[in-house]
Order: sequence, then C-alpha cells, then structure tokens
Amino acid sequence: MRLTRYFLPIIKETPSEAQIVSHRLMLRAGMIRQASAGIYSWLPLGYKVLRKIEEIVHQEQQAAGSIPVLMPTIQSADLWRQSGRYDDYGPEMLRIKDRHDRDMLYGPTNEEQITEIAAAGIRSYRDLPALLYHIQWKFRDEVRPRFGVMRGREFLMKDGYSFDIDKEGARHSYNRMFVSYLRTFERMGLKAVPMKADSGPIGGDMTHEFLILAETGESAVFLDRDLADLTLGDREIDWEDAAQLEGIVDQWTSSYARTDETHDAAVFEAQVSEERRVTARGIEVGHIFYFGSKYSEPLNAMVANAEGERVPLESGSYGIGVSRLAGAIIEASHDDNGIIWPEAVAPFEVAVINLKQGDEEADAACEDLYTKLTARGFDVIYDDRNERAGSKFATIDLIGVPWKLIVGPRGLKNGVVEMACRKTGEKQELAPDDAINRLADRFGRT
RNA sequence: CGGGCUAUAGCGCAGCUUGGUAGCGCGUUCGUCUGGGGGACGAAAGGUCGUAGGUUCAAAUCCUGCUAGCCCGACCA
Repeated sequence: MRLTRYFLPIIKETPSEAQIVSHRLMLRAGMIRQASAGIYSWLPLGYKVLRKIEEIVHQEQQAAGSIPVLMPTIQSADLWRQSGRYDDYGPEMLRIKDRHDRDMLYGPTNEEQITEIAAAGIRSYRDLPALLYHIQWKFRDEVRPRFGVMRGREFLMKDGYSFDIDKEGARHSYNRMFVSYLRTFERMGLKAVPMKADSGPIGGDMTHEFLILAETGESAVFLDRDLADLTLGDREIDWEDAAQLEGIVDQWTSSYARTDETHDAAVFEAQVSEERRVTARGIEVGHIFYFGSKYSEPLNAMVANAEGERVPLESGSYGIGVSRLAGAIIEASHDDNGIIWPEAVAPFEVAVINLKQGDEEADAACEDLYTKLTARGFDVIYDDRNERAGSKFATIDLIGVPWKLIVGPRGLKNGVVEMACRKTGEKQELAPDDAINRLADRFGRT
C-alpha cells in the first residue's frame, strides 16, 4: 500500500477523552473513530489489525477441532425466556421491538441460540462431541463504557460452545480450548496466563480467565514466576489425545495464578517461594468455563446415550474478546513513539521509507523494494508522501510497523538501505535485496 | 447506578467572571526555500459557539429545560 493512496487519519495531539495508552494510540494512529459511547467505527488500519487477530483465532479454533458457524446479532426474546435469562440479564441487555411489537434483543452472548441449534442437530451420543464457535458482534449496554475498545458496549467476540455426553467428554473439550487459547495468544506475541476464575454458582475448577500481563491492566494478578516463563513453543499437539491435553493443562494450572478477585495471600505465600512471587497487572482477554446442563436442561437439549437414555447435553462456553485484544496488545506493547505491533498482528509488516521523495534514485529504489516485497507476499506500506524524513519516521513508528526499510540518497551511494526494527531499535545497513531476503527468512516467506 | 466535570474550526484549547466585530496552537490548502527523526517563511480556507427556549437594544458570555460525552466508584469479554 502506498501511503499517499491510503486512508490514515493520524493526529499529532492526544484527544482529551482518551485516558489510557491504547485508546490514545488507537485514536492517534487513525485506527478507530468513536460513533457514540462505547461504539466505534474501525478505520482501515484498525480494521486490518482486527482482521488479523480474527484470522489467528479462526485458525487456532479450527486446529483444535472447533467448527465455525455464524449466528445473528439480533435474537428473539423467546429463547431467553425459556432459559430464564430474559429477566435475569437486566438493563445490560439491549431490548428492542420489531414492527409486530415482538420482543427482540441485540445478543450479549449466544448460549441460548447455540443450545437450540445443538438440540435440533444432535440426536445421539454418536454425534458428540461437538464444538461450535463464531466470531460475531455483541452488545452489552454497559453502565460505563470506557478505555476505548477495551470496554465498549459493542464488541467483537469469539464465543465457542462445546457439547458432550458426559463430564469426562466435557473435560476433554474444555482442555482443547484451554490449550487452544495458550496457542492463540502465544501466536499473537502475547504473554497470556490462565488464572483460576470465580466459578460462581456452578462450582468446580473448570473455569479459567486468560489475562495478558500489561502494566496498565485493570486487575492485579499474583502468580508464580515459573508460570510466567512457560511457553508451548513448537510442541506438537494431538487434539484427540485427552491425556496429552490434560498434561498440558496440569502444567499450566499447578502453579499459583490468580486475580485479585480470587487471590488468597496466605495460600500464595505458602505455595510460592518469595523469589518466585510475581505481582503484576493483567487484562482479561479470554474466559472459558464448563457449565454442565445449565442451558441444555431448560432448553430441553437432550440426547440419547449409549444405554438409550435421554440425558441433557454437557456444555461449556469459551470466549475471546477479539476487539478488546486490539487494545490489549497495544497496552502490552508500545513506547513513547507509539504502537509496537507483534509481527503476527501488525497491520503492515514492513514500511519502506523514502527519505527524499522526488530524488530519482531514491524513488526508483523504493519502487523496486515495494514491488519485490509485495510480490513476496509482504504486507508493506510505502511512505511515498512528499514529507520530511522526521515526519515519516514519526508516522511509521506511531502506527507500529515492525520493520522499516529506510532508503535515501546517501545510503544508495554505497549500495545500501537501512533496515530498522521497531521493537529493539536495532539498525543495520544492507543491500536492498539482502534486506528483502533477511525479512523473508524471518517471516518464513519464500 | 451514586459522585464530579465538560460541550467554541479536523485535534488541543482561550474567550464567559464584568453581555457589544469569535480567537490561538497544531493540522489542512497554495507558494517559495528545504530535505537522514514531527523544518522555515509568506498567503489562504475552515465555526448555526451541543440543542430548545427565556432575559436584553444586543447572548459563546446571564437564566431554565433537554441532549451528548468524559472522569472516580460499584459491575463486566
């Protein structure tokens, strides 16, 4: 993409309404524009990031055996009356009426809908397990939306649901999602830590929140350093192997990790030696829980088991705050100059900066780099504006492009361009083609 | 939902106390000089002062209602 042809309304000064860094940077980088309280338009740059996040979630969900569907945003009140939540949900649910005066609602979540779908489509235990998910906009009429996309009223969420014949099956499904979440966040360059969540009225230990560690996080977290250092890395996962999944989940849940909600200082101190105690802040980006037959019973989602008895489906639900992640990643990764995108979600992977627009050689070298990088499959932004160098650096750093190829007459005289890393600030002079090859190696592009 | 605050040009703000021609910085447009980390000079465009009403010869300014947005707290992917 040539910057002169792109739509990138960046702003120099910080809008006054934005209090936290991700919100400020998203506005300044021209990623979003507020439509009303807690409701945002996603401008090209923001939309690109959102799509990349979404794509990673899609890939990891499907790798783990979950199947994509798409349920509507507008739902009928009927199902919610059956589950009893139409009254329970309260004013956070946006209620509307259609022209026939029927009660409708803008879905805050989809348990009822998916359970209805499962009930209609699953006839026997032989159809199980079933894991379905979608990525769809939700609306929760928050009393006080704030922090930009981190707590909007309208937000994009991946919500998945599992259906099994018994608790053992449900645990396997739960573990699939647990491991899938570890992979998903790791791929996005995030350090996400699963923490035991408040299980509420259902009880049990099958509920975890995934928090990414960021100084500006909304909740205090307490964890064992061993856990903070754990990574999945390249390990092969056999999603059908319940024992392997259980082993990984055990590995991640045996160390202490809790948010301020469930934190118990005495247990923390007893279980974790002093030098391993980490107190930090985190942002919740995922939440998984097992809820048994909470919805299948009232919605009559029954299925025949091997003995021919009709039993309620065993379910769990698994959420990832997709739009929130866009903000959360920035909270976890930025500096004074702007955003520092992890490569996997960067709106552009590499920027070509022409230091002297209009200089014949510089223009030609940039065009060549731009063409070649694009041909190699890179998402590249070419800053071809007739601006001074400083302005280009400021813009490219603000929008967080991981790699810069800096092209100017001086370097070209020696046959080199400069390759600079946004994250580390490291710079290196290379022949243009070597720079391309270096990037191709790094990104695994042939 | 309790408490606090704001609304004037795309963004950040001043003007309001004491009513009288709507201003500044950034950004934008044009020109010239420039050109390796938000450059300089010159010129220009851009505002029903959130909205409805009231007081007044006269309202951005005073009064009343309404609306929208923000912050702290309680609640949440």
